[in-house]
Amino acid sequence: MYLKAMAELSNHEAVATARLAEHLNVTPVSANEMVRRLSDQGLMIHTPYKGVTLTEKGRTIASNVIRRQRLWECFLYDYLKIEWARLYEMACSLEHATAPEVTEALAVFLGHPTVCPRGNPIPEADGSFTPLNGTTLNAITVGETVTVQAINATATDVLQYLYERRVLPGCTLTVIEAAPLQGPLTLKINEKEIVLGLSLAKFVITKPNPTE
Amino acid sequence: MYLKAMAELSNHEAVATARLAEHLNVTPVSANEMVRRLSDQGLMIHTPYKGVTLTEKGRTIASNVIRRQRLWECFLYDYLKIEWARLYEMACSLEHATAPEVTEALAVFLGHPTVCPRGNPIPEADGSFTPLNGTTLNAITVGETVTVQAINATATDVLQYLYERRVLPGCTLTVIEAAPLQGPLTLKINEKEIVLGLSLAKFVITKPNPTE
DNA sequence: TGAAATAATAAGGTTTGCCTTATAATTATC
DNA sequence: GATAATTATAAGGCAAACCTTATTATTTCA
Ligand SMILES: [Mn+2]
Ligand SMILES: [Mn+2]
Ligand SMILES: [Mn+2]
Ligand SMILES: [Mn+2]
Repeated sequence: MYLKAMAELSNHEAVATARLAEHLNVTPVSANEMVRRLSDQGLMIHTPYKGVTLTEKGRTIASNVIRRQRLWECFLYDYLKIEWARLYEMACSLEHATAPEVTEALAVFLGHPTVCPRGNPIPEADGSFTPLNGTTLNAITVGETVTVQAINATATDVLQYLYERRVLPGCTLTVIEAAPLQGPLTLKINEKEIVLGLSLAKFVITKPNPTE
Repeated sequence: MYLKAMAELSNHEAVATARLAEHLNVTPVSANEMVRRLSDQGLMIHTPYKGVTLTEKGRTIASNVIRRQRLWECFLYDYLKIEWARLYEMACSLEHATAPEVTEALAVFLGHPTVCPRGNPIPEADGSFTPLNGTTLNAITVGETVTVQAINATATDVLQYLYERRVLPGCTLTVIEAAPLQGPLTLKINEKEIVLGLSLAKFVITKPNPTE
């Protein structure tokens, strides 16, 4: 879980232990303890006051965890019709209980999908994968129209909130207004206007609208 | 796990804590401790020196665990082509991580199967199920020909051993000889003769051969 | 540059599910 | 009916992954 959290949080730069604690719903002290244990195992490197980075070994394991996680998300969504917002949490439980044989057989069964239902890439069996190159929605200029590439959130309530507003991978939206003082964005999706706080907008990865 | 073990071991009579310990690969003392905890929770009843029984509540939970377990076995076998002997262990891990929504969606996806690949019945969502009515192979008279209804084993090595000798649900076999002093059985399966120890034969549930 | 905020450590605790070793109670067997 | 085997309980421990409450170190910023 820590390794996965690391991979989920980091875009190659170091992750603050406080962010890890937050993401994993654990106290900062607990996160620190765990970081120490994983560092001792050679899976991450902790530079005090700077943050945590994965080692090669750690990154490989993390990739495999994410692979399992996202393959399950695909299965749960495409075959079991589990509701979109709960895919992450359910796949997250299954992931821990998945043997390598099952992971690979699942990949074959699913036809080697390359993205999960949240739009995030699925690492290859060898751990390699192309990270998303999109821009987070909070960084989009007012007036621009973009397509949602992925939702980077994992918390069910966040996913549920975005789902209800139809902010989903593949949808096209226009940034109508950005309130001052880091205020919320007003977006147009499917001819409807919605308001989205900046912290939520950070979870939305966008790419330039292909029709433009 | 204890509840499932109970359900797997008991044919309605009490189960000795020593059997539980054995089945779960745990010391008798640990099994006793756990039995106490589960009794405190009202899931089982322990009559010292007599054995353990499930309460209604315990039986319902156990049925659900078994349902999840066997549905996963079906999925792993039919769709992921996992090897027969490892189905139990892999489904056993997944089972712990399976939410009720996933269980039911899986049942729908699989078309509500009634038996698992080992031939054991899959309980309904309400916990009800018809236990097997067959005779264990060790109790079959020499000369009789029977059909294997189910394999009641859970340990991978036992399942592997039976698989290699093609003692599988649906197969037909004849008891050629029973060695004296609780010695092994000689069986004829697919025109081949094999020898099977009595303790292994206990795992094989048979029914009268339909062609006779 | 000196507080205030943030991050790290230290110390001690809890829970769960195991373990060993020892003793006591019951049941089975000769 | 005595002895042996089985079963149960008592007592003390361990490891993992959490927790709280302090204390200390570093960084940030007014
Ligand atoms: Mn997980
Ligand atoms: Mn299990
Ligand atoms: Mn400590
Ligand atoms: Mn104790």
